[in-house]
Amino acid sequence: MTDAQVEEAARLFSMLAEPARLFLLRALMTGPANVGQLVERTGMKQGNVSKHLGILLGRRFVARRRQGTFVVYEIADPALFQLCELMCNRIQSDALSQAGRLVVRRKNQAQVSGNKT
Amino acid sequence: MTDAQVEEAARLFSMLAEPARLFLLRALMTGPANVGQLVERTGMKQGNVSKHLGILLGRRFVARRRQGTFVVYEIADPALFQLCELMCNRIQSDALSQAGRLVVRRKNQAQVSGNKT
DNA sequence: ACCTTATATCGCGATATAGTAATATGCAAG
DNA sequence: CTTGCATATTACTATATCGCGATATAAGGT
Repeated sequence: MTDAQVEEAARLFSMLAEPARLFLLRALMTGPANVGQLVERTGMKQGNVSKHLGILLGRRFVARRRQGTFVVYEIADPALFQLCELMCNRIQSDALSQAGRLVVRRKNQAQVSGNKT
Repeated sequence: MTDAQVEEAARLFSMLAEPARLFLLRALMTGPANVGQLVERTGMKQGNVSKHLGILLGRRFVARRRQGTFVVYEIADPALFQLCELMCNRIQSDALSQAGRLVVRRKNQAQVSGNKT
């Protein structure tokens, strides 16, 4: 793993570091869609949608094809599903352990200070 | 997958979207290390190393423990290995297909224009 | 050719975050 | 307790990029 490759990895991760792009990708998870549909589904402005799709396209995370007057985008990199799944799992388990910690804290408080809420 | 969770995912990805932090994580892949060692290995300034370690710590990507006057960090989230592996694979295959494309381009040029460098 | 719809791009103000130098804090030895 | 080393934090400048409004390009129909 060279330094240059690490920097490239950072650039790839930064593609996913933006809520707007993740919303678009989420909207594409169920299948291809054109720009207008993505504008609808995400509530983002059209210019914004186009811009972010262009960024994703530049890194080949999505692919593009024309269909008459529409332009249809779709997910082009299967790794995206795995990446998102990993992060989602992490968020889930974070939420769980956070919940657990809260419970523990309550128990401790109960036993130490007699639950004086 | 709620919108809030998507935003959280973006925040997590943004932790990995920074070369400096990936360099630190790479240096930690082989095992725990203290700040001074990480400064040596990465060539980054001490303040910067501390700052980024603090950020990674905040998201529980790394863990910290004191050892006398030193502070030892280590990777705390196994998902990191999988995430990095996925991105590395992608970079590899990108490099390969890019190389392939260059070869094809040369062939085409050779056959079309008689290889005029 | 012109108009309409769909998509892409441009310029801008606002915001976020990196890196640096300087300084503060924590801990152990004498 | 003070000194010295290891680490953390702060204040600051510089850079990147987001979202927006406006505008440009592309394609089809009349």
